[in-house]
Amino acid sequence: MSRAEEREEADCVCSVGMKFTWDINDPKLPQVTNGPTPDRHLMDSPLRHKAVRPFQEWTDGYVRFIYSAEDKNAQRHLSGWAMRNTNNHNCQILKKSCLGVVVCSRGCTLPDGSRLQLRPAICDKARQKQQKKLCPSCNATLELLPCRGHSGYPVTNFWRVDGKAIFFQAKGVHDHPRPESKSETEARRSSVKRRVSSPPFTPKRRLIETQALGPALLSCVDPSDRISFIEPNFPQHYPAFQSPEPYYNPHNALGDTPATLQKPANPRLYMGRPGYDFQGYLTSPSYPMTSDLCDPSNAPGSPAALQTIITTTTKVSYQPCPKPPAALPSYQSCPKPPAGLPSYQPCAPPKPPGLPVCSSLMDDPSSSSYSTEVKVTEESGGVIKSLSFQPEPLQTKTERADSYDYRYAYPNTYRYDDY
DNA sequence: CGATGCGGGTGCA
DNA sequence: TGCACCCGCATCG
Repeated sequence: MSRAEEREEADCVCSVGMKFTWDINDPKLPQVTNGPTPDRHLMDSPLRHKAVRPFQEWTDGYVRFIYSAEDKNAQRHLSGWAMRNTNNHNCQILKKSCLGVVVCSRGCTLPDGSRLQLRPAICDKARQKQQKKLCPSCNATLELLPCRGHSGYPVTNFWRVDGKAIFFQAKGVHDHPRPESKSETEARRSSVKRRVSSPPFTPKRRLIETQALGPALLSCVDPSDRISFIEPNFPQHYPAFQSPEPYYNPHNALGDTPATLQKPANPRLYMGRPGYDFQGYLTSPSYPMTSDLCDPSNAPGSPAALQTIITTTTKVSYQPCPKPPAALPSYQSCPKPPAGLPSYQPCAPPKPPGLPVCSSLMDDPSSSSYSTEVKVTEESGGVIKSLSFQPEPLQTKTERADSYDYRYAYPNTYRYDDY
C-alpha cells in the first residue's frame, strides 16, 4: 500500500530533484506564499502546486489544490458532491468519502426531460429516511447510486490545514452524476419550510411547480416531501467553479507519457450500473483529465493508478499536532499518543533531506494486481438496493449498462485541451 | 433536524 | 497494517 503511495508521489520530483507538488500525507507540505488570487503565470507553471487558488466546488479526479486558510468554503471542507466524514484515525487529515447520488430507481425521465439527481443526506439516519421517499415523478422508489470512482470505493477527499493554507486532495473519479449542490439542497429545504409554514395553497407557487415539475408530481407526493430536480441545462456551478487544474507532471512535461485517457482495465469499475442513462445531462463539462491522469502512475485505468488510488492517510509520521490557530478549522489535537498507530507519532524523524520527501520511485507494475471483480460496497441495512434491481425492465441490463457510462461512452464530454 | 467532526471499534485483505 | 465502514456522541446552525 505504501508503495502505491510512494509511487503516486514519485511524480512530484522533477529531474533536478526539486519537489514541485505534494501529497496530503507528506510530513511537510509546501510553503504557500502567494495570495488567494492565483497568479496566472504561476498557475501555468510547475509551481502551481504551491499556488493558492479559488475554491473549487466540483472537484473530480486526482487533484490537489491549495486554498487560502481564509477561504470559508475550504474551512468548511465543502464540496458539491455529497461527502461524508470518514474516520481515518488521523487527527491531522480530515478524510471524506463520496456518498454518490440519489436517483429514481426507474431512471424515469421527468416531464422536462431531466432526471432526478438528489443529494444524499450526509447523516445516515437522514439518508435512510430520504430513501424511503418515492420518486416525485413516477412514484418509484429512490435509489442511492453509491460512488465507486476510487477503485470500486467511493471517491475520497482529504483536507489538511498547514500553515496559512488549506490543502485539499481528491482521489478518484466520480462515476455518477452530480447531485444537487449543497446550496441547492439547502435552498430547497428552506423553501419547503417556507411552503409548510405558509398557507397550503398558494396559487402562484402551485402554478410554478406545475410548470416545472409536471402535474404527476403534485398528485403523488406530499408537499413536504416534494423534491426538486436538477434540470439538464442547469448550470451546476460550473464552469466558474469547475476549473480543475492538473498537477504538474514532470513525466508529461518531459514527454514521457502521452496524455491519453485509458479505459479502465476493469470496466466494472466504471460501468455496469444499470438503468441510468446519464448522458443527457452530463453536468461536468470538463472531466478532470489532469496531468495526474496523464501520469502513468495516476491514470485511472493503469495498474499503477489502481495501485495508487488504494491509499493511506496514515502512512507517514506527522509533526506534533499543534492546535491550529483559532481561526482555522480545528483538526483536533491528538490528545493520546496513539501507541500502535505510528502515524500518530508526533515528531517522527523526517526523511533524510537527500531523499525526496515523495519517496523513491518504486515502480513495480507487476505487483499491481487487482481483482477483476470489484467489490461493491453496499450500505448496510439494505439502504441501497441491489444495482441489478429492475422494478420495471424498461431496458435490458445490457442496454442500461451500455448507456450508463456517461464518461467513456461519450468522449466528447472530455476536454483534454483544457489541460 | 441534519450537517459536520471525532474517535472507538470491527472486518477484511 | 491499511483501509473502509459502522456506530455513538457532541456541536452547531
